[in-house]
Amino acid sequence: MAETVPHPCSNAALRRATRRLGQLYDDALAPTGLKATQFGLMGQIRLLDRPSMGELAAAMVMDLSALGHTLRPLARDGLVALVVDPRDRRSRRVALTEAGEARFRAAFRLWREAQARFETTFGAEKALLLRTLLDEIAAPPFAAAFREPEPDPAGPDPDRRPGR
Amino acid sequence: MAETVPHPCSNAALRRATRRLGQLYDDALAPTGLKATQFGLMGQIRLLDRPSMGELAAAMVMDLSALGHTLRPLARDGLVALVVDPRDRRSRRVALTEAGEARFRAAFRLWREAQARFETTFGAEKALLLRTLLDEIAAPPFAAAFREPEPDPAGPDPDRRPGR
DNA sequence: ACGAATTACTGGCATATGCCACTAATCCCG
DNA sequence: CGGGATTAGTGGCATATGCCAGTAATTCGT
Repeated sequence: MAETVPHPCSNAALRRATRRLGQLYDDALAPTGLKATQFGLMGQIRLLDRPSMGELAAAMVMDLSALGHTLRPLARDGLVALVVDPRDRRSRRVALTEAGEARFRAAFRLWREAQARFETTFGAEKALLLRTLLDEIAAPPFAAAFREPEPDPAGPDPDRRPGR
Repeated sequence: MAETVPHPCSNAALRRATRRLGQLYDDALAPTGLKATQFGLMGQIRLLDRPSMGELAAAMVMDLSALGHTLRPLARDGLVALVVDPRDRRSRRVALTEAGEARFRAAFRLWREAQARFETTFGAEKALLLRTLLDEIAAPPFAAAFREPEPDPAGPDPDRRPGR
């Protein structure tokens, strides 16, 4: 059987590892009825404390409309609430409901076990290193640098497309 | 504005970096009409030389049915062909069509630039290191070890769930 | 050779994610 | 203050991915 082979494409390698790890974390969280993606999203919501959708999307490095779609099942199930910000009625602030908090706490215990299993299986050092590398890729400066092949000494193009 | 912050969850960190990098590679390949995911899949098909869907799914670390779904747009557009294996008529072998080969070659040039940009922007050393770490996660032994918390000296459970 | 077990997919349903067009609210300038 | 520009989301459409329930083909044990 053809086995997984080193991949020359960083993007493909990243996606493949994501599929694998998603599988493992999904399995771990399955008893809670939350997907690993949903757990991660809820964690970010808590972390930011009632962020607007735009703020949340930026932190998740996710398209705003994609965020809206992803929130829908959680809102439908009463785990998150979207409330119009009275100071700017275009904006909706996102927060976990009480049910969402409870669900998150339950999932958190299982997540903690899975995360610990990851650290010991993969190695704490490598796990830390990996997260450092991933965070650097996700951070805005990396994308900016990627899109700006060379810091043109004649001055940067003022019509540069801004990061999402 | 809330910026991206280090993430305690390896899975969430991985997904977030995947979204970012996917965006960058998608932009790079956009002129070819291929998504980075499709390019990666086509590359794997070429690499394995007419694999069965099962072999391809294993190499991609992807669910078999997910692979089937993902192949559909490519098949619809005449870039890949699925042919029944005469030696086992349950099995379909996957291959690029001539149009698929041509499209792949065109995309390859743009991919190569993007990949080079990634290496210089991120650093060749770190890029290599990252791919090493990702490949280890994607490889079957890691998942097996993750699911087997401790090598029970009393002998492993013979009813263990096999890797996908 | 026959039927049970296994294998390789397919189809349906659900979530994850992105792009684009559109709407509503707000901001800013003359 | 009024209207154009900008901002924040929504909705529709398309791909990416996974689970589960079939279906068809093959294998295997007796």
